[in-house]
Amino acid sequence: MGIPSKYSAESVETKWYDYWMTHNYFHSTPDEREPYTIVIPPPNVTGVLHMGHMLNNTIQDVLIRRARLKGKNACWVPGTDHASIATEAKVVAKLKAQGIDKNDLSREEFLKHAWEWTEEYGGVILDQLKKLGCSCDWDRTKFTMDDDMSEAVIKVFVDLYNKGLIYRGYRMVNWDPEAKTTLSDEEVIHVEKQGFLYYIKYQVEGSDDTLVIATTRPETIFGDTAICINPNDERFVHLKGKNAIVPICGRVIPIIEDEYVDVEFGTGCLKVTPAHDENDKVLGDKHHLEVVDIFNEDASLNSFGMHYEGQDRFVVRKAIVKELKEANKLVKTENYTNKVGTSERTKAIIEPRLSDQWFLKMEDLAKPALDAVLTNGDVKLFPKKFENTYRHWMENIRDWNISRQLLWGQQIPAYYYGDGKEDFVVAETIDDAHTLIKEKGISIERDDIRQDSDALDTWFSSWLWPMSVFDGIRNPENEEIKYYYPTNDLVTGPDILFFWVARMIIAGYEYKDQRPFENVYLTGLVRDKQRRKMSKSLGNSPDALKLIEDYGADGVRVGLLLSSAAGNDLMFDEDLCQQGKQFANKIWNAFRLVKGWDVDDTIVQPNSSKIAIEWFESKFQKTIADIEDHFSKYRLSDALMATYKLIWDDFASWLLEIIKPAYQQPIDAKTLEQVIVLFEDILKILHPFMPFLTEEIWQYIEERSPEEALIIAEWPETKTINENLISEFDFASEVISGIRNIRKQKNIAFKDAIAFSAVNNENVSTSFDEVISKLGNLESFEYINESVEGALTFRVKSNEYFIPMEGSIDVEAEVKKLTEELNYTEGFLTSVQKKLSNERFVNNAPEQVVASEKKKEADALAKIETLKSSLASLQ
RNA sequence: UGAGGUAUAGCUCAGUGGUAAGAGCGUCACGCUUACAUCGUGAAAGUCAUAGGUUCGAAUCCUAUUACCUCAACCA
Repeated sequence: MGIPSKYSAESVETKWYDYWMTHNYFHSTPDEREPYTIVIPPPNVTGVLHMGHMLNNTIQDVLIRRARLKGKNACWVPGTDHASIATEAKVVAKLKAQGIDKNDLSREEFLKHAWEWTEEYGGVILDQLKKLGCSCDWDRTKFTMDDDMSEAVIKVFVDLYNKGLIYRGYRMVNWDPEAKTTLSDEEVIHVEKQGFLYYIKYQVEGSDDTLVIATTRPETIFGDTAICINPNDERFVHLKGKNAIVPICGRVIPIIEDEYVDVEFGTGCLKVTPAHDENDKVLGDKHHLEVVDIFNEDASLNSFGMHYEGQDRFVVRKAIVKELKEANKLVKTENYTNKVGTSERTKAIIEPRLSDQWFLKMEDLAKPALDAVLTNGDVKLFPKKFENTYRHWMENIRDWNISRQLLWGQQIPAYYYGDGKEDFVVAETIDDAHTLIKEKGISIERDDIRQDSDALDTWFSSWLWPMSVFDGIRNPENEEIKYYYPTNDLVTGPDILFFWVARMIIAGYEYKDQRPFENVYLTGLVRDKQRRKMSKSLGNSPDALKLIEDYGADGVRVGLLLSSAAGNDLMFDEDLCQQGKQFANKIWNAFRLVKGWDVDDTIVQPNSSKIAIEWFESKFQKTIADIEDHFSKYRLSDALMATYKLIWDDFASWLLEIIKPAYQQPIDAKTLEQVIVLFEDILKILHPFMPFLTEEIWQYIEERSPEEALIIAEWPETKTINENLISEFDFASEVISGIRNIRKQKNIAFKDAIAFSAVNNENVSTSFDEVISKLGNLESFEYINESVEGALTFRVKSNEYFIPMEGSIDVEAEVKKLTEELNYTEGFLTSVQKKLSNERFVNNAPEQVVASEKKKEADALAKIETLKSSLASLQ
């Protein structure tokens, strides 16, 4: 036969992806069918595919392909995110390597570089998704900085401002001195750092007394504007109302009292630095303290740092410790571990900093989004456990700092006409702004209007994603948004539940008064075998494309899905991809077998084939129902495993073995025809998981027109399930296992046919007798009424089976085996009877439970009787 | 520190108060019975984290403990 025995994925995958693209199967336009829509979580435009993406997008592709096969109008919108901080950081680094300093460039020049970068690398990750088989509607590819997308963002900003929800505030924010921008709380990662707690002596003004404070940040003493003690702390009564002198800079600061200070911690004296610590800021506001900001924007010291001006904060820390020590102001140093905020993107240590920022009021906006998930179930989270986390966040939501001191992103549409902080208007364009300013009675030239230099947080564009990709913000009544929105499923990681998912829900209710999606499938994090999170810095993430090369996209998809229950972290192990690859090979060879058969029209279909096919049809239907159930709960691993077992065990190991003609013999036409139909049905249900392999076999089975491609085939129709047939087969398969077991134990080669007889105490159906004969390689199979002496035996329930053997049977071994079985069954019986003799059980347990226990009792009794009679005949 | 989660076979995980606990992988034994050795057949493997409790009955519900995970906040 001309088909190779090993399935080779590489050429097949390219071929079919091209074919699908050529025939435009991925493209969707609104029509009369029911839509099924997913918007991709847009990966960073400059990113490369990592394991998280692979998992995520495989799941989405499975859902989309399944919907497509089920006759829905499936639309998967792909795209990328401009990822302001991440991208800007990369562009800055690249410029730096070329000897260009970002600060020497104008906004326009910098943006030109950023766009070049985007155009150069922007397509990479999308091309990688294609390799994975993702059936996105590539004609719809969006980028969060596309003109229309940006317009939507600006429109929303202006709208929210006009609704009074956006305001400007002087707040303590997380400052990233590396990127020179603010970060949202969510972008700050607290990392445990080994540091020191320095005990520093302050002189009390007008006396020889000193007080000692403990700090991890001695360099901030230049910003001290008070010392705080707990009013109840009896040790420091003598300090009340006095002033202290800050070492080195000699500034006189008040000693204030506040119960905020923990008597137990450190020395009980706290230095208050309102400009550089959130809690100190609160304290400072309460006690009307001066605010002294000692840092430049790159976290070097400014003129308040005196002789340290211009030096970096960590350099200063070392130097100042030395200086304090020399001045005998350093009492002691202790090792101290605390968690320090670092930037998710640049890893720089965050500096709390006071600055003017734009904020969005969240409390009222969050309300409908909270109800949608927790009250009326409009949006469902899978797994459900994330609802608690969601509630916690939404109920304690803080205003969202939406401004970033970056260039790459949508520029905030606030236009200034004067130097005052409030001298601005908010408008979609500078011309609108000009008009508004004039309406205020202020005359100014258009060119003298100055736009706010900050850009918007990236998430401020992606929170509109499910609407803006269909132009739903700019044109709320357009046909597409009406057809595709709300979308159906969203698949993403739990790490961006708040960054993104919650905010999309908020935006959805605010702008469409509708949920953005019905179901949110939260995948687990991909970890390595040592349970470490896969990350670039650890270098433990396998190369995605290399994996596809080694195992095929289908193999990798299977590998990822096999162990990824929703919400559980996924311990990634390449062996799983190997399993996927082996599965592909198994199916390939099943196909080779079927394809290799010659047909003989004159042969009548054997009964064994007829009944086996009927059985498989029922088994198939039952499995489909199971799969359906798994999908409804987003249990994709289980759905795939059910499919896997159906194909490997039921189809390949049982059905094909039953219908397989003898070596080099032809098969009857009817069986072949039926089995091909079944094979095709199997390909359909497997297609979402393994799109390439299935399309390849589908097209190999016969010549198909583009309209007949598997990707758009019809899902197998639902038929009634014959449960009887399934249980009869199960019984027969136990009999076959029994035969195999005996063959194994007694070293009887399969090719030697054996005689076989049965005492049918259970009165089981004989439908599968021919199947048993074939798979057991029986030369005869008869029913008898009494035990056969001198035969090997085994039992299924109370049925007894005999394989007469020439020569001696090891009676002792048989007796031992039977006794063991008897002991076990009697033990089992005792436990069942104990239950049944308990009146409280019989009275309280549901009827079915009692009935099933009674059945167990009867079965056990029957089996015991069989065993006893066998033993008797042996002795 | 707080909130949430998890603990079942060597590994990854199912398990809906009622089966003397299941799957896949791995392990071990045997086998090339010509679709597939990327395979087949068979087997072994469990104190359901620990201690209590509720119940006729608990892997499942409750309480406490321990360990780990995630998120949030951190006392300078």
